[in-house]
Amino acid sequence: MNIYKLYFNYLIEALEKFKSDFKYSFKVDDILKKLTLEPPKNSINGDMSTNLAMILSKDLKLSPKIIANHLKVYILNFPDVANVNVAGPGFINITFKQHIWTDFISNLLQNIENWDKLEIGNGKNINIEYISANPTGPLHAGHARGAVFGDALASLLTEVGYSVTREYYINDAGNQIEKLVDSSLLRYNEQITNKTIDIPEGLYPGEYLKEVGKTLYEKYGDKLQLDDQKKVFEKVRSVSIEVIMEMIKNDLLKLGIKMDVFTSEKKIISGHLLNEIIKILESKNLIFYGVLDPPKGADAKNWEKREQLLFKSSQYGDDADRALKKSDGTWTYFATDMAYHLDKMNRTKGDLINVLGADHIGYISRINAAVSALSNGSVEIDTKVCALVNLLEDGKPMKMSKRKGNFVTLSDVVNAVGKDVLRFIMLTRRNDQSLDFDFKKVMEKSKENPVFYVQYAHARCKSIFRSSKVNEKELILKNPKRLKDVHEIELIKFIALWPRTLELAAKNHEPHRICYYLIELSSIFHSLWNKGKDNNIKFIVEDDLELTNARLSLVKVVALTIRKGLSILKIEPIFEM
RNA sequence: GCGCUCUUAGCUCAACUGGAUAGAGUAUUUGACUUCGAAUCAAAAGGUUGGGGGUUCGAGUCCCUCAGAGCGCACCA
Repeated sequence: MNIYKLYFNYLIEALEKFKSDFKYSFKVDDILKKLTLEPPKNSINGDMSTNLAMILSKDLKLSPKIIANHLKVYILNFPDVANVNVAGPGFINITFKQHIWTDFISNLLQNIENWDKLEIGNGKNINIEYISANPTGPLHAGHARGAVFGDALASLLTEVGYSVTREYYINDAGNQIEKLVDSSLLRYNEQITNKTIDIPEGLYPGEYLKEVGKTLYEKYGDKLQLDDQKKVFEKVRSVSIEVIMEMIKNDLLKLGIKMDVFTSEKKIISGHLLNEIIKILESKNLIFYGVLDPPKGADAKNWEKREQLLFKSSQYGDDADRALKKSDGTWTYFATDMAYHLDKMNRTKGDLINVLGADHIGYISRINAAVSALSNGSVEIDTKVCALVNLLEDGKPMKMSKRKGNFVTLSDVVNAVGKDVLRFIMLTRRNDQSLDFDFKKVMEKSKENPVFYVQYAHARCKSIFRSSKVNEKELILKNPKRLKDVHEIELIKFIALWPRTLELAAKNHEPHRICYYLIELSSIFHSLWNKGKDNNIKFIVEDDLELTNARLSLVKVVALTIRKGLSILKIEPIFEM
């Protein structure tokens, strides 16, 4: 039962009645687009507030206050409304009779499984591509953010009724793979000769490739390089990728992540989809041979004038047209990526989400252009950019050298702080804001560490049940009206905001909202707990079983909501600290 | 040089996508343990939302402009 949704519907009914009573001609749908019903920032303004009068003002050519006073009459007739007043520039503020909140808790407890169920997705397919790290080595710490963000978003969208595909694009083609093969071969030769080989500049020096060398040796003995060059390359390539992807999958598993689909770039290139996109683009007259402008500024030195096959992405808001073929006649990365997006669209038959690192920001508009062009604008693509993570050790930046290969790996971080802490912290910032990850702080057991703070609130809930010797699961609320204290009502009102939070998070693809909600819920709960000291609103009142029962029910709802929020983020609740 | 993104309290960040007096944490000052766990809570103080202009009933949010930071800039991936 979602109180906000319920009263939003009442509001729509009232609007239609108002329209017909006064014979107005405004379009209800246009008004609905702008209509809000939300808790006012300041609780002095009541329980809910709507902007209805203000958005009608233009169509009706009347001042918002006059309209509000007319609407007030309708709203006063809504069930359980105690008071309606018009305030500020024309807000209509509604205050409910108190029993609406206690009834709400009572209903919630009778419908624990479904009270916050939202059907936003309605089973619609959505494909979310995230991580997609190059298969040239295990994941490093920097990958954690995109990985957790994408995974939490996938989980969130599943929760609200989408059919979600979690997808990883393997960049197993191109120059970097050649370097990888060269590096792997050196490690293979190490196996044969039993001598350490210096990895030259430009190749991958990481120790992890020793495992690739070993696997090659186990598979082919010392005869591998007797074959012709092409075949050797292919064998080494496939073993390298296989071994490294296995490492990556294990890293992800440690973070609680399991992808549904892995798509290979190489397969895209060798498939028919590239021809397909050319056909589509040709039929729309979006493709031509032309010469691009040289890049302005210092980099223009190496530029040479050349006619290329181009996609008119500038017609779709990109700032330049983009090359589809390289000078050697092979496809550009972008062309392949276009084909890959067509592949995703064909499989998904729904919308797409890409999660990228901040270093790919400049790439977004051309992919958007590609998707619009290929789908005739019928497929929505949302690209979420994850900003940088600064790894700190007690406030000081950690030193990493990519060249030497001694970066902090993702699995190092998970081993140090645990998957749940890492997941939560990665979501305590909006995705587009940079984030400080301080190894010392995230392990701290204090309010400064939000994971701990939320977990502590949950543990406290459980501690109350332990002390009261009441079984949380079997608890049945007897008399909700015993919840009277303003602080209890405040907590209930905040619980009522949970479905709204879920909805906002899901619609805007912003899982961080769940974290912030849980932190605030914990704060309200900790506060209520401490009220037990001076205001005599302890949860357990020994000579009043009915009151204890009511308060324990409230505690149960808090614990349930925290667990629900954490489960969406795929974090385990802690029962005892 | 061009483009994209960002700039909110001393510091780290929110702000229901255009709503009312911009909120938390931290640091500072002060107070609360005979308790169902003080790993917590309460209170004070802290702001021209980077500067300037515009759009409108109303702007941190949209548009323009300037400044600063990050990332990217034919053919790489």
